[in-house]
This record gives sequence, C-alpha cells and structure tokens, in this order.
Amino acid sequence: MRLTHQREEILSFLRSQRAHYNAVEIYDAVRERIPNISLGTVYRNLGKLVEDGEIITVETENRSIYYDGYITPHTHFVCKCCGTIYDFEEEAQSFGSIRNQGFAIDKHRTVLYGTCAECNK
Amino acid sequence: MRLTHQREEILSFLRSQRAHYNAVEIYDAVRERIPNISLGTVYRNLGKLVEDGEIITVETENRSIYYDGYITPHTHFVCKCCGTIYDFEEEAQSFGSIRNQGFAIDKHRTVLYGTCAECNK
DNA sequence: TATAGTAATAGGAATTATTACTGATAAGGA
DNA sequence: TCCTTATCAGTAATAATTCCTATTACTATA
Repeated sequence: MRLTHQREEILSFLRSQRAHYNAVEIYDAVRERIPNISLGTVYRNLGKLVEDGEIITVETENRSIYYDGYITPHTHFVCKCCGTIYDFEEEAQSFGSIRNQGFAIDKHRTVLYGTCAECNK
Repeated sequence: MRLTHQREEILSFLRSQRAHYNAVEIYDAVRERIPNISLGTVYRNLGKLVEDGEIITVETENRSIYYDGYITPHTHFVCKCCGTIYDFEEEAQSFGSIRNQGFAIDKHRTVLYGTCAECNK
C-alpha cells in the first residue's frame, strides 16, 4: 500500500481523535488540510485502511458507517438521543460499570464477522 | 398498533423463518401472498415492528439492514464469504463453541444502544 | 346504514450513502 | 531522473431507504 498524502491525512486525523466519524465528516475534516481532496478518495482510502486493519468500522442503526482509529477491541455505545458513539473497555455481559456511569442501555448487539463452517470446508 | 393484513404477513414471514432478510427480500417473499404490496409499505411496517419490539435488526458491514423475527437476545455471525447470518445463543467473550463448530472469527463487534449519561441528565 | 375521522395504503419521486468510471497525477523503485 | 502503476479529482451511477400525495380501509357514532 502506497502511503499517499491523502491516506496519511485521513489516518492521522482518525488517530488524533478519540471519536467516531462517518465518511463525510472525515472528508470535511481532511479538506481543511487538503482542500481539493474528493469524497471518492476518502471512501477508497477508508476501505483500504479497514482492509489493512489500520482502522475499524462501527455499524449502527444510522445508515452511515462510522470509522474509528482506535483499534484495540472495545465496546461501542450509541446514544439514540444525541448520536454520540462512546468507547468502553468493558467487554463483559452485564455492562455494570457502564450503567453505573449513568448510561441507560436499551439494547445490545453482538456481531461476529468471519467465515462460516460451510465456507471453510 | 393495528394489525393489518400487510403487517401480519410481514411478521408471520419473519417468525416462520429462522433466517435473516433485508427489506427487499421480505418484500419479495410477502409479494407472493400480497402481490400489490409496495416496498414503501414493507419499510414502514418493518420500522413499526422494530419500534414495537416485535422484531429486531442486525446491522452489518453490508449496507442493508437485516431483520430478525427471533427476539431473544443472541449473537449474530456474518459470513464474509456467503453473507449468511447465523444465530448463536452464546454471549460469552471467547465464543469457544462457535469456533469449535468450524467458524473462523475475524472480528467481533459489540454495540450497545440507549441514552448516554449526558442526555439522561 | 350513512358519515366522519383516523390511520394505513400504493406508487413513485426524492434523498442519502456509497461505488464505479475516466483521464490526469504523483509515489516509489530502478 | 525516469518509468510504472497505484492513486487522484471529478463526476456519473447505483443501491438502500425515506418522504410525499392521493386514495382507501377501518372504527365509532349517529
């Protein structure tokens, strides 16, 4: 993978922020440094960075995909009210400490990705 | 919530199947019984059924939302190869028994939905 | 059995997020 | 420096979902 200026800016933006952004938000942020970058370039690079394991995605009920530069396994909390996505280290089932911090959990989704037994044959 | 013919067919289709379908697939299935149902009606009813807790959604990397008539909390496995979504009772962290069944897990996402501490104030 | 009020419908247009295409540009190795 | 080729900008296209409008069905009351 060639390290282009555009790719570098996208990655360093995501790594500098402990928050979660969708492609358009990343586009807007990176455009401040590379004014003529195109949205297509942002999408293409995000795809490659995910493929390469440099960043991860968060799939929410919201129709757009969010990107996260913090790749240590962790749990996401999506606020249905303000839309903010929070990170938690906690991976346990009860999420007691998250609740103790004043978060109300409506629902909980665990999704695994990989190849199934059938396809592995 | 009024139980209309359309809503009834959508719900009974999802409950009759232990698989996961997106809106267009549900539309195609229900159209066999209600030939002139519209895709808009399917979307609207799916939304209401989710709101009402009759069905749940599965958000995947794939851009479309999948619907599940099986609402007991469970874990989903999305095969990157064939796209099939599997259900597992297991909620533990290691997912040992899933692996033992021949599934290779590439990544693991846990997303919680609710209202954050800030919004709860 | 009319009638009004409410809520749901079909169908299609509009919107939003993402991907694909094309000719031009620049990264990185020889 | 030069060459190859991935990547780029810009734009068009596609896919998923939502919105809009006129119409229809249901419910309760008279």
